[in-house]
Amino acid sequence: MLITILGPTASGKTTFAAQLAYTLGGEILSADSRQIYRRMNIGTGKDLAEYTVRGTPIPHHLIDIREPGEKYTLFDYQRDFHTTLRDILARNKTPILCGGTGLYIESVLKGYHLPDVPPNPPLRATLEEKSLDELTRILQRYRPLHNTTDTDTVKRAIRAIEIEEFKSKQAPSATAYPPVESLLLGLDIDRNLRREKITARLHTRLQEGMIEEVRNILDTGVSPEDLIYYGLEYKYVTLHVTGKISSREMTRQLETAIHQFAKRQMTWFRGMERRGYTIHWIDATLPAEQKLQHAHTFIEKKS
RNA sequence: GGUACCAUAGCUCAGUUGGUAGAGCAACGGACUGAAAAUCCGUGUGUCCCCGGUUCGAUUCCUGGUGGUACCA
Repeated sequence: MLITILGPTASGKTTFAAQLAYTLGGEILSADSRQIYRRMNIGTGKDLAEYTVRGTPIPHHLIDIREPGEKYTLFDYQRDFHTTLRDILARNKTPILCGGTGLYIESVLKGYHLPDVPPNPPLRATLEEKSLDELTRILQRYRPLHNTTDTDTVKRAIRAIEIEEFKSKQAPSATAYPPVESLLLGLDIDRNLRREKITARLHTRLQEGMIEEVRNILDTGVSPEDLIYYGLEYKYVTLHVTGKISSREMTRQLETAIHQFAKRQMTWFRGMERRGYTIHWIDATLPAEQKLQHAHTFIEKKS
């Protein structure tokens, strides 16, 4: 059975997941939309040393699988997740899904149906100039609106039209992933403590060379716009490195943005509970052994 | 020490020709089916610095204080 470990940023998910994997002989599947990228290490908190527990390396997957700037979609994630899950199960190991990207987690647990639709540049070109209102009207010609974010932005609306256009011409691909059963463990961290940890961690990251990391990525030709799109560290450090904001502003705004991100993550997890998922919350401040003990209790109860 | 200006939400400030007030940011809540660390939506009671005066009524006008800023000594 799949075990899922979730929680907001700075709740200690990775360490906990690695330790749990060690005790269970498990392997980790990351559910982090930014650790997908190579060389984005400090800013994403990708600490690969955490995947060695008492000298034993813990296998981890879906990390460092794309170059910065490359597009990676939810569809890609679902496919990669299932490929990896199959492998782990074939090896008779326990799969542990761990990450803070709620959409990724829920898409695989629920089995979102996403047909494989490639980009359609000519279509995009014809839609590019249109306003969001016009695009919304075009989209409504295909189907009633049911994805609320489809009409949030022009880019998103164009993608939605592209998908509908594709589906209207060819049969949707056969790849439909089934829902995946999982025990959900959440790391529960008090809001004030979470804020303190985020602030302290930000300063550590800056000292550890986060700015250098961003500079290096820019130097390899990744556009500032793409890096800014990745948000948080990559957004604000890029803005600073390209002279848009001072170092002081960078730190201030970035800190706020990370706090807001953690809040949004919690909103997602609460939403999952409302949608019927049971999350077993474990106090993040407990000593490692106690957290593991709780986890094992939940696992035994479930199986 | 003198003069001028300022004192309103956690912060920066607007405003009330006298009828007890509102923006941005923050904070909080929510949404989320193809770049999700993204994107979007919602929520504004606060001794209007303090004491007194004028007034039916003062955060608004006046006296005095306190604190801040600038200039002059």
